Amino acid sequence: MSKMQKKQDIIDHAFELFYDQGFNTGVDAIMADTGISKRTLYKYFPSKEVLIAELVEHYRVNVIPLLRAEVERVSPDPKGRLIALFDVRQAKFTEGCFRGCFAVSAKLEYACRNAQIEAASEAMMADMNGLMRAFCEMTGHPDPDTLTAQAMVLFNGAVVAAQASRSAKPFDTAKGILRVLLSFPLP
Amino acid sequence: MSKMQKKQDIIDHAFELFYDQGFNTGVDAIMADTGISKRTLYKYFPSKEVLIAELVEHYRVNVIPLLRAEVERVSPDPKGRLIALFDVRQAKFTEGCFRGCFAVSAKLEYACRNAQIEAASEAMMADMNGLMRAFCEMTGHPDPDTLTAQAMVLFNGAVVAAQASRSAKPFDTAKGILRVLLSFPLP
DNA sequence: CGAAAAGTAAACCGATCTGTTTACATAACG
DNA sequence: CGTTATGTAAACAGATCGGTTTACTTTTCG
Repeated sequence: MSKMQKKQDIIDHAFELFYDQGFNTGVDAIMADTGISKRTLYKYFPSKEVLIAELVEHYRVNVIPLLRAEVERVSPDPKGRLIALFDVRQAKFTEGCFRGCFAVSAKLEYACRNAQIEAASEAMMADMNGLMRAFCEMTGHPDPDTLTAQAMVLFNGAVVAAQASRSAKPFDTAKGILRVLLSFPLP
Repeated sequence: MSKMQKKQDIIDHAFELFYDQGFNTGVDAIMADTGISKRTLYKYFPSKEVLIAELVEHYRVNVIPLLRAEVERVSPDPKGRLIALFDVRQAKFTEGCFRGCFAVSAKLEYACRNAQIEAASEAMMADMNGLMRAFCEMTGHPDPDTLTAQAMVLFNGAVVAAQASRSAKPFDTAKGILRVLLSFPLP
């Protein structure tokens, strides 16, 4: 196994652990899960917080293009991609594969405590905003800026409401609102 | 100082600490902040997690009526109370006095780990839903159930987006959407 | 082959955590 | 006054944490 593969292996296991058990999971769990010693872990990552920052960066670099590709596959019509974005996330949530935005969780956990993690989270959120804006523009809506801000509120609201209520219904609600906004675009 | 006053004193200090420093704050900080010894703390609360569960319960019992009263004060007209609820939360956020829903934070932190805290959080969220529904009914909207679900998504979305972006703008966005929904009530 | 690199397992460090206990001071109250 | 409850301060227990180091084994590769 090459160096890059091993580093990727650590990233994959650590991400899974932090994603569904929270950032207070100990490094011992990562070692055991990945099957490496502590010395190796600290050879690849100088500290746990640097590892987390790299996880957020990895999330940004991988999830955004993956999400875009999946939305384009589900909705060949560009006009429908805004709704399709919600559909894709809702489907992942229903399958139990989606547990909220990793970057948002990291940002809330390390707010005012770790600048590197905060910066990585902000970069991810900026990318997400860009993706949302691209889909909003495709709808032909006359005010894509406003629509983007609205869609971000709806997206975040659906995610957190779904997490808290353990139900995918908030996604249906959010999509219903989006359709209203697309039909009556002038607040 | 009576027993109840002292217990309340602990609750107040612990709540403040957990609210803006997270649930991983140590009990030592609570002792120092309240000005009591560890023995006294553990006389009133058998464990840290029980204390947190009682904090969530205390949040529910106090915040909901307070919120309702404040909204009624701001909006004498029942029809405007749904928007006023967002205004009140936005104002608290702008003043720096609002840092998200304590119950949602607790639920996300102790999901699948502490049933008592989870139950208290769910009770709080149910009360919040009831408050939201009452305000939705006052608007005269023909489908208060749907409106309530929509308002909850918007509220949660505004809160988390505001927290993540350190800006109150998402509240304006959410209120704009609400006004649209109230004007064009049929999706 | 044989040296260098990279790995594991485990001890270890110092700090921190929840929670208990001991020793002592203080206040209430008959 | 003396007893009892209630408090503090601090030591202590046992665990876990992030992180380092040591001793030894495996792999890689000229």
